Amino acid sequence: MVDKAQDNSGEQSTLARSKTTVEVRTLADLARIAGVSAGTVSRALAGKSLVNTETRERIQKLAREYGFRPNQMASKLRSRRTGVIGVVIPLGHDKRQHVSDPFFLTLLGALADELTESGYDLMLSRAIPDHTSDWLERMTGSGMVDGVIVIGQSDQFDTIERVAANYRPMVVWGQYRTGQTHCVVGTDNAAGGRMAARKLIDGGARRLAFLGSTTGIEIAIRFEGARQEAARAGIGITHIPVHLADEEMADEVAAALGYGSGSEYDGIIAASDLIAMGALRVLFENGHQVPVEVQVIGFDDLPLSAQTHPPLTTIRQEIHAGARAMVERLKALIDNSEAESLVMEPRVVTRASTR
Amino acid sequence: MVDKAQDNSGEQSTLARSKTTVEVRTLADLARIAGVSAGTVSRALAGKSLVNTETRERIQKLAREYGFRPNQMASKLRSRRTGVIGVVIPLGHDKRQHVSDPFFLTLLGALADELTESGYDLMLSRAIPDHTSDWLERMTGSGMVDGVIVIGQSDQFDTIERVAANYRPMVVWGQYRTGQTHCVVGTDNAAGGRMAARKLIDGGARRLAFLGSTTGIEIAIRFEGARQEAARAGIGITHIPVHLADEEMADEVAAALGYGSGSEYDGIIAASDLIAMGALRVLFENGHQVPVEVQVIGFDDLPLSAQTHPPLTTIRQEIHAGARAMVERLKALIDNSEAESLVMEPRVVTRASTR
DNA sequence: ATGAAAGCGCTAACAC
DNA sequence: GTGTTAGCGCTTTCAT
Repeated sequence: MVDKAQDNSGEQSTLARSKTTVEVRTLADLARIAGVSAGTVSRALAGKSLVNTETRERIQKLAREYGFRPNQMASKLRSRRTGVIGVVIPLGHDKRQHVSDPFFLTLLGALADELTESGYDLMLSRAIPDHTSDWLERMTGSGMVDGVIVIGQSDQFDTIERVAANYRPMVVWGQYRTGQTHCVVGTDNAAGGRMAARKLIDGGARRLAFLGSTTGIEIAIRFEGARQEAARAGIGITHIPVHLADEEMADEVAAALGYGSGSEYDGIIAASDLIAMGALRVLFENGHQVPVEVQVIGFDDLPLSAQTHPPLTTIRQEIHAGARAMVERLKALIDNSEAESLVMEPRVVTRASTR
Repeated sequence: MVDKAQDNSGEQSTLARSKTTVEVRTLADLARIAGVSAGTVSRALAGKSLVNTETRERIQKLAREYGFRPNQMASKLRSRRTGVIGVVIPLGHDKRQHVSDPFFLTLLGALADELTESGYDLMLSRAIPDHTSDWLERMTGSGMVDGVIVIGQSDQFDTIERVAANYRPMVVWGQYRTGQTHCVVGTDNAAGGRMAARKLIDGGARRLAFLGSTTGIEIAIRFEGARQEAARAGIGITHIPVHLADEEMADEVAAALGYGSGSEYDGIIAASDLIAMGALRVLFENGHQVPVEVQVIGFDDLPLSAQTHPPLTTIRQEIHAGARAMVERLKALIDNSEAESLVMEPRVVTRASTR
């Protein structure tokens, strides 16, 4: 039921027979039907200037009728622009499918919106950096994308720098280091860490714990900021590396916090809101009052963080503004303009998990 | 600093000068350097069978040294397979950027994992169906993907059916309707709705509310299931359409639940865990005890739902199994095999928000 | 304003 | 085994 009335050309009115039975797969096919050349069809469909309005409309109508769409692969190959942005999430440490990290996912959603807005498609690649460390080049060197966005540096700072030396249209979400080559957009993690510690200390906390693995540079810097701020108040911070695997995290947090070994904290700085939520739950299950006995502060300010119990005080990262900034910079780089890195100021969002 | 030593060919040892100064952009370039033909390079790089092991390794080494990667656009055009799966999320109703819906995002993450595993790249497209309703064809007809996965039917069932009539490699997450053309993977939403109502009624609830907009077919069916089950117990359900926009949702829920107008419910069936979390929070803020005064049950069983306070009882959808099933079916369809729809049984996950 | 022709960079017959 | 030859379907000069 597909190949009816195939090879009898030029005879009957094209309008008379069912459009769906004729295979129109190429510009040439349509050109034949329209009685013009492939070049003209190309121009007409692209809405180009120098085509007679009448022919253009006729061709567009025909294309619609036959459900014809130009093959993008051919178009992209010829025109040397793909209209696609690669988004890659390196899963350096912590093999567990990081992709479900709500922060990354939220950022991804925002990026999808911004890119779509700018007429780009988004090609997602979850990369697992291994010894070859060509996870990034696979994207940048593929000829399939006009530019690349990397969500999170993980522990791959050096790889990213190396690639950036030869590949310009790339923007990375993460931590800025003075003198770096690649264009990065992110939060001032040191400041965020400091704010978090300050907030808890101001609320009266004296026995602080920092929850989160510092393998990734961003979190390492958050910890460092918190540590410094606490030191200025003559307070130490215990670093407790917990991982993000959703289900088990709570158990890990429970074990880490040492309930009921007696070694308790009165202030918990979580490396992310997700970890903070785990902590909140463990605290509750162990009968600890938040924020009366223990204060908890998160990092990110995910939409969900207002919904926790108690609502979570956290260090806000501007995800949507960040996504917009990244896309804007990437477009500049694609146009061969310059683009400066952007370090955004975090800000304390006070809710009910701190005093 | 880019065009040094460009046009002096064939003279010096290729090993003597810095590899990075020579532009090796095509198979032909590399072929020249290796002293073979482009065809051989192509075969060698593809690890094809009939190439001398020695030459193959030499060519691969050269490719690595010069950082050469074959242009995918050209490759895909010629070989007529793209290695890319399009994932599209229709935003039919509820324009607010649905992309941040945690359920979709979780499913997306799982799909990314499965597809990567199978060697496919993932092209993400957030589609806003408008009057033209060609949002799907833009993907299926583009020649850019080997197959398409649609996450959620939204209110676009008919459009999907129409496209499915002419485009085979497509799998959709959503609700199954007997006799439909397109291959769908999803949960038995009617059963899920019934289970939810039953659970609350068994716990003693008598004044039920269903929270969620029923514009999308899946949620409409959940509501219908709940309604029927409740009817069998001689109980009615008030339908309260709330939307998913993160921030405002809680307010909307608060208003909807009529606090403190006095018209209170003792059982709340949420169309999704996200809505349930909003309800939990509103309930808490209004001083209502969950589950003693009011029971709440969600739908989805997102990882986060174990972290709420109290931990959320919910109807579990098998997201990861679903993702795997979708990819498996899609691969079958790409291979021109058949693929049957899959309706998965939901299951009550009892935690602490119900009696 | 339109047609003809030359590729974009690669793969796959087909030769040898 | 490897070289040669034709394209994949489109865009874009260059003519006319």
